[in-house]
Amino acid sequence: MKAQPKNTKNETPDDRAGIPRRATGRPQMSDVAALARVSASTVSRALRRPDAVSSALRSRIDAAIDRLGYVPNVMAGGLAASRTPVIGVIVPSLSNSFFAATIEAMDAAFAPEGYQIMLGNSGYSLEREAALLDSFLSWSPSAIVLTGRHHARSALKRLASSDVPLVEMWEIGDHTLDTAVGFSHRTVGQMAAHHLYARGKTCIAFIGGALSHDHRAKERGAGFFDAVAATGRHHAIKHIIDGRASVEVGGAALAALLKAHPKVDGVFFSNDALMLGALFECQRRGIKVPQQLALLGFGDLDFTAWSAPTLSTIRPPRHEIGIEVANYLLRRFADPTLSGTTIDLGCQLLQRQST
Amino acid sequence: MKAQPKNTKNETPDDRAGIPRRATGRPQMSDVAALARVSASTVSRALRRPDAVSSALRSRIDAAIDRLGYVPNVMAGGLAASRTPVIGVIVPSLSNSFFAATIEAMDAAFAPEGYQIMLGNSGYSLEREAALLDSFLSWSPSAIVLTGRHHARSALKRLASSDVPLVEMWEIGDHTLDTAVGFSHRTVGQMAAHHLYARGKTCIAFIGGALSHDHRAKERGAGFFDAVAATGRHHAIKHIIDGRASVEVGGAALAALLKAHPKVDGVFFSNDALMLGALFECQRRGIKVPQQLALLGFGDLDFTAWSAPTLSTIRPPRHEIGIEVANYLLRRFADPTLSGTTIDLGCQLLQRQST
DNA sequence: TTGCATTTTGACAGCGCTTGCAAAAGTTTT
DNA sequence: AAAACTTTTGCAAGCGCTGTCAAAATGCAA
Repeated sequence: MKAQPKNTKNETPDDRAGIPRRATGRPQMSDVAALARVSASTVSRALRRPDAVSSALRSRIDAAIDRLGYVPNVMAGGLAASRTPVIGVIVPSLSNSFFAATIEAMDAAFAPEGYQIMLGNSGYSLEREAALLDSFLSWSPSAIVLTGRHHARSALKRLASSDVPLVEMWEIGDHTLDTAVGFSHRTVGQMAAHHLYARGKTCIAFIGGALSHDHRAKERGAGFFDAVAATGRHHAIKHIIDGRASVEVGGAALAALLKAHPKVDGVFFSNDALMLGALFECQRRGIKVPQQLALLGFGDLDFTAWSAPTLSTIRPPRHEIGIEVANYLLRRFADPTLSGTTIDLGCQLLQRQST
Repeated sequence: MKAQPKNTKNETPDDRAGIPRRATGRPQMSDVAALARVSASTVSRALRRPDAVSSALRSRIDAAIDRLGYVPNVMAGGLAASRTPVIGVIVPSLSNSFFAATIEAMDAAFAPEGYQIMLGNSGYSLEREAALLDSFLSWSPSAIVLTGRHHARSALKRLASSDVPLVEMWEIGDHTLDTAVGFSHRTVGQMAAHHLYARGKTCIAFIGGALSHDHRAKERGAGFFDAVAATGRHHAIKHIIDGRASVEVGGAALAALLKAHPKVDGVFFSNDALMLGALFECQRRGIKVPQQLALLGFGDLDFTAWSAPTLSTIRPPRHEIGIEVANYLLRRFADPTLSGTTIDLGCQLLQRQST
């Protein structure tokens, strides 16, 4: 295929008004250069660093680009510059709307600057994350964004030997690889326990799902028990389920919890979906929320503010994380000397009717 | 930067056991070739079309690749072959879990074949879709996947002049550009009306959100009224809201609908989130579902099967679409003579307690 | 007006891989 | 054993752009 030799200086007589026709169908930089009567390097320069070109030429070039509908070939540019306008982003799950929101926000911030997000779905597996990372690095991305602060050793090694800016998001802690944008899940758990106590509950529990994979949910649980232990006079019940943290599982988990510990009067869920399942279970059983049982979740999913009763939850900065990551990276691209930092965006407890 | 000239034949004396060290940190094809004592073209061939290389060399090459941890440079390959292992996918929204599920499934099917999904978020805007398409085409993708069958004229033009395989998903109809994988939203609406009548409801309504942007939701509404009209003896109430189809809006919309039409006894929602909001509103008002009011949604979102009462809904093949798109494209990459088709995956009505 | 500093522009050598073509090697057939 | 194929391999020419370097143009002071 494409054996037909491409003539860079397309001389076909019937070019309509200087618009060349080429096998690929797309005009290229040399066409723009010819039309603007400048060299290709000047066109490239006008595109990369507009103020390194005199305004006269710049406008001629812009006109030519416009006229031809020229769009730079990303491959060629990337190969030559050994850097592409790609941001490799790896999240544990796409259908989890937390990350969807972050990605949407990040994309919205990057798109106008010409950066493309390349998404990877690790499915909460560190091995898969490492594999994705490997394949992403072969794109010479401008940056890599990972979720969380736990990664496979092989991933760490690869990262170290490449000098691509790296951001870990959704979780902060010590020993950050480069830059982290997120919040402390441990603190979230502590907030939860304090809140339940403050609302007069005394026998509180934590219901969490898929904690073996979801390190962050586990941390929220740990924070919860930290805070309980810190009171010195209370203890709390831990109820862990294997299944994914879904509405279905939430209802079943609450049923099981109440069976084992009928006196529980407040529950913190690792996730709002679980809480919703539990709310439905309460409705079925006629349990009064929050009088008999207080419900507190994490995520601030859409429904929490509009259910009956409305559900208290802790809102993670899901959009803010995306925006902050993008802005940080944009700053760093502009000034490569910028060093890594940790940005704590915190969380907000939204008290509603369920507590 | 990178002024330092790269020596293709890295002769540094302290290469540890033939593993060259290079500024980029990544071994390249020539290194593999040297280690396997073959030419670069043979390595490339072994990678692209393994059976065009003798098995002896192939295993030597594989060993070398393994040894060096070689990962091909996607840019260089893409530039040379004017084709990259990228599938450009444009969806109207990421946080809409319908598309998230499709993308997840599609990615799972593509990833093992080495194809990378490049995601674009059009935000339900045709202009934005066209712009994304433009930028995607500059990546020389292996295929483009668009959502729906309505596109900007400029997009259509671009598409026509490029010969990239194209799939439209989530909606089928006539005048498909190339290939379509999805189902008929009109049929969904008809199913909904028939079902409500079959359950003995007589005064039914449709509540839809953001119909001006979401052409598919609009079609579902249209199908609903088609079916109502076809009965000849009934009519239905249409209640459209501007806001996005959220839980919040669902409750408010139901309230407004009941105020204007107290006799409504069955509602079809353009979307499950709206239905959930309405369910909560019913709970607040003590409306008995389904006795006084039947609720039917679209989407089969997680919560519908576990709420109290459980919610009837129409399940779109959200995973199946992703899988089918990927499989179709994979077949087509293998056999480029394959022509476009339309694949109707249908929808399934899940009757639960709310109807 | 000339000379020098500064700003603009163009030539050119790659970036790392793919692929058409031809040479080399291996197989069969006379 | 040579001829006639078939299969494997290497050579070399790009793919379309970027970035370095030097030449050309311009500005300004003397």
